[in-house]
Amino acid sequence: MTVHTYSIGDLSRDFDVTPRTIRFYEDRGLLAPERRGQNRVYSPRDRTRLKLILRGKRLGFSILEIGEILDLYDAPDGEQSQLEFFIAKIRARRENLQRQAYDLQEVLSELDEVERRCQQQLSRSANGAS
Amino acid sequence: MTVHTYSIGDLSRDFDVTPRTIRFYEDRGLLAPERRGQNRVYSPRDRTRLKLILRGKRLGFSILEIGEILDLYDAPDGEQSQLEFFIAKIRARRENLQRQAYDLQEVLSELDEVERRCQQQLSRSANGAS
DNA sequence: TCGACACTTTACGTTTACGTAAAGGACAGC
DNA sequence: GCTGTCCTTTACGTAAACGTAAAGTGTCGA
Repeated sequence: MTVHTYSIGDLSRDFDVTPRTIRFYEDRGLLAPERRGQNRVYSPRDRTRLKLILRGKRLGFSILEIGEILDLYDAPDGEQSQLEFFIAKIRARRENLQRQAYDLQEVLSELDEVERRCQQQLSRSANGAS
Repeated sequence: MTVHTYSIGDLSRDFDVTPRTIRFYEDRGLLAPERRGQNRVYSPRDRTRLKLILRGKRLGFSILEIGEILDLYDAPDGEQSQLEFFIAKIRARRENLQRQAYDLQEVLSELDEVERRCQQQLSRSANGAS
């Protein structure tokens, strides 16, 4: 029952990033694969974390921010005060994301309108042109 | 009927960025204010462009990409082929943004779940603790 | 045993997006 | 006339996120 593991090359291919990038994330504390000899061995959990990291990147977060978000996924079994602080952090992050979602919808609808204007101009020139 | 204008300091305060940042955007061709003497004078349109630039930044786009997006807003009165190319660019950009919106919802719902787990743990410790 | 290939570390290089310091012009109030 | 505030340009500095080159280890197949 060998649990599924991945080499750095596997993940590199799977997610279309360079090994250098993956090692860089490790250097920044976002990943901590085991070692077999001197080679890195990635677990399914490591793989998931990498997926989350890349998602964070697509959303425009810095490595530091992504680290904070990843910390949010590992809910602590801690004390009450710690939990409350943790929840506050989640809420702050959510407000952040919701503003981003709002910005996104703005841009999307504005692009819609621009495209509509282009389409109109196209159909006008298709009709009225010589 | 002096149309509303703004100094670099005005915009700096309004949007909470440094004058240096605003000049940098100009250097990259994203803004082109007029000059009164050697001082920059920003029109309402310039102000709007700056707002769009900062929105693009919040969405994680690079200055170059933001420039492309801004170009999209100024629909050309051009030829048919140019218009079609333009529409294709808009669509590509929209696909990009839609993936980003999807990523965002993923993260948001996952954060929801993490918070729910925290809340449960809080209420358990509030009831069952000594 | 010899490539070939995947992996490793170390370390300097690069691009982006500004920060920051230096040095100065223009005007307002005291 | 001096101080202060706001603006200007030029130019070097910097943090983030890797790229890339150098030099070496480990293992597999022919």
